[in-house]
Amino acid sequence: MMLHRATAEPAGSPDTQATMVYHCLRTDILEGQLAPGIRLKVQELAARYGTGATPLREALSQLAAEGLVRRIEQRGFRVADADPAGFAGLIRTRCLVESLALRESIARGDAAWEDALGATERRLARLPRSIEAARFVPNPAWEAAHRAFHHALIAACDAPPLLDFCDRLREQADRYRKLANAVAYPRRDVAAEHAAIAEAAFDRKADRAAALLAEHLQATGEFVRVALERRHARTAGRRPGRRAAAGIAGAAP
Amino acid sequence: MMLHRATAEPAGSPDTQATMVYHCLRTDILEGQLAPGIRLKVQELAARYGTGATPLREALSQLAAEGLVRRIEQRGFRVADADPAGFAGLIRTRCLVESLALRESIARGDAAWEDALGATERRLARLPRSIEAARFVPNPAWEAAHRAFHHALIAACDAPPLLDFCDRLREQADRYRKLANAVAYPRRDVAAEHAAIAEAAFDRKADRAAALLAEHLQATGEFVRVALERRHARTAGRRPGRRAAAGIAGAAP
DNA sequence: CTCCTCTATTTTCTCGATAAAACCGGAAAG
DNA sequence: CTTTCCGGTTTTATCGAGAAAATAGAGGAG
Repeated sequence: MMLHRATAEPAGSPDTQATMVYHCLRTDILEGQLAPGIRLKVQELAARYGTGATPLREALSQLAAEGLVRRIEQRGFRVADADPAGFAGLIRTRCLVESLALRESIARGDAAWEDALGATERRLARLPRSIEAARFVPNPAWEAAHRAFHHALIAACDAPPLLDFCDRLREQADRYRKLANAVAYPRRDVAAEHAAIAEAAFDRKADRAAALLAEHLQATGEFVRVALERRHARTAGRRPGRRAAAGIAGAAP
Repeated sequence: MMLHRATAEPAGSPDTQATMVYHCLRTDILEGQLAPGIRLKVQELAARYGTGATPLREALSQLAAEGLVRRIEQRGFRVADADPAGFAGLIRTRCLVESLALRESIARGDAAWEDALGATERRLARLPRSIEAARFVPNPAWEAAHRAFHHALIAACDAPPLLDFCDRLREQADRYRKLANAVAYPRRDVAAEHAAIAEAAFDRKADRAAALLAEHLQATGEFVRVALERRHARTAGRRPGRRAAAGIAGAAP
C-alpha cells in the first residue's frame, strides 16, 4: 500500500471547528432559523454552538464575504436582511444568468449530461414536495433533489465560476423561499414545469428552454415576493420596543 | 448642529484591524506580490503586517470565501493558484456574463448612464497605459480608470448581484493579467477597442457591443494565456528542491 | 417636553499562550 | 534502493483574558 493513511477516513479532513460552525451558521441562516437582520453576538453564538470566539469570528467573516451576513465595522455582525428590493435583484439576476448558463449547457452538453439531467428530473418527480398532504411541511429530500436538478440543467456550461455563482444565487433565493414558505402553499404544478424544461433541454431547443426556466424562476419569485412584502410590512410595522424576545428560534430551555 | 460627531471623520469606520489586513492581503495577492500557490503562514504574515493571528485568520477566511485564497483543512492557507485551466474558465465566464450584463445595460441605461460611460471612456483614453514609454510599467491611474470604464459599461443592468459578480471576475482576471504583464507588452490598440465598445453602447447596438466586448476580453485573455502557459511550464519544470528562497517578494532586509 | 451629556454596562476586537496536528529528516527494515 | 517508522520541530487551531469601542439609561439644561 502506498498511502500510509486514508484507510480510515474517506475524506482527509478532520473538519476544523471553524468549518463546522461555519456550516451550522450557514444552514441556520439559509433555513431561516436565524431571522434576517438580527444581531449575531459572538458570545451568544459561542454558547449556542459550543465553541470559542475565534472560530466563530472566522465563520462569520466567511459568511460575510458570501453575503449571508453583514459586517458592520466595530459593531459586530448581523444576518443579511431580506427585503423585497434585494429579492427583486436576486430574482432578476437569476433569470438572466441561469438562462444564459442553460443555453451554454444545451450547446455543449454531451450524453453524460443528458443522462444526469434525466436522472435528477426523474428522482425529483417521484418525491413529494411536502411531507404531509394537508399542511405544507418542507421535504428535505425534495429540496435536495430540486437543487440537484437545477444544477444538472446548467452543469455542462463549462464555466466553473458561472456554475458556482448560480449555485450561490440559488441558495440565497431558497432562503427567501423558506422565509415565505411557512405562509402559503403554491398551487402551481412545479413538477410539470421541471419536466417541460428538461424536455426542451433534451431537444436542444435553447430559446424555449431558457424561456421556460426564466418563467419558472420568475413564477416562484412572484409568489415569494407577495409573501415577503406582507412579512416586511409586518416587521417594519412593529416598533423595536421589547428587545429581549426571540432572535434565535428553537432555543427555549 | 444635529450630529454630535462626524465632523472629524468623513466615514464612520475606524476600520478594524481585520479589515485593514484584509485589504492589504487582497491587494498583495491581486498585484502578484504574493505568488500563486505559496503558503500563507500566519506568523509570517502577522509579522509582515504587524498584527495578531486572530485578525489575520479572519482576513484569510474572507479571502478564501472569495476564492483568492485556498484553505486546506488543518494545514493552513495558500494563495489561490493561477493555472491555465482556471484562467480559461474565468475568461469564458467573463465573456458570457459581461456580454449579458452589457446587453441589459444597453436595454435599460438612461441619460445618466450614458454620461457616466462617456466620462469614464474619455478619462481612460487620455491616460497612458504605461508610465514609461519604452518599457512597460503599469500605470495605477490607468488601471483604476480601466476598472471604472468596464464597470460603467454594465452599471445600468439593474441587477446588483450580477454587477458584483462581474467586478469580482474582473479583479481575478486582472490578477492573471498582472502576473503576465511583466513579460510582454501588448501591441493592440486597446483605446480604440474601448472607444468602439462605448460607441456601440451609445447607439444601443446591443449585438455589436456585446460582440466587441467579448472579443476585447477574449483578446486580452489570449495574450495572457500565452504568457501564463510559459510561466506555468517554467514553474512546473523546476523541482521544489530548495524550499527557503523567495515566497514573499519585497521583503529583503 | 425635548434634547443633550455623562456614566455604567455590554460587546467587539485583539493579544499571548497552549494543545494538537502536520512536517521533515534520518534510521531501520524489507 | 525503496519503503516504513520514529523522533524533534514547525505550524495550525483554539482558548481565555483584557483594552477599546459602542450602547442604554438616567439625569440635567434649555
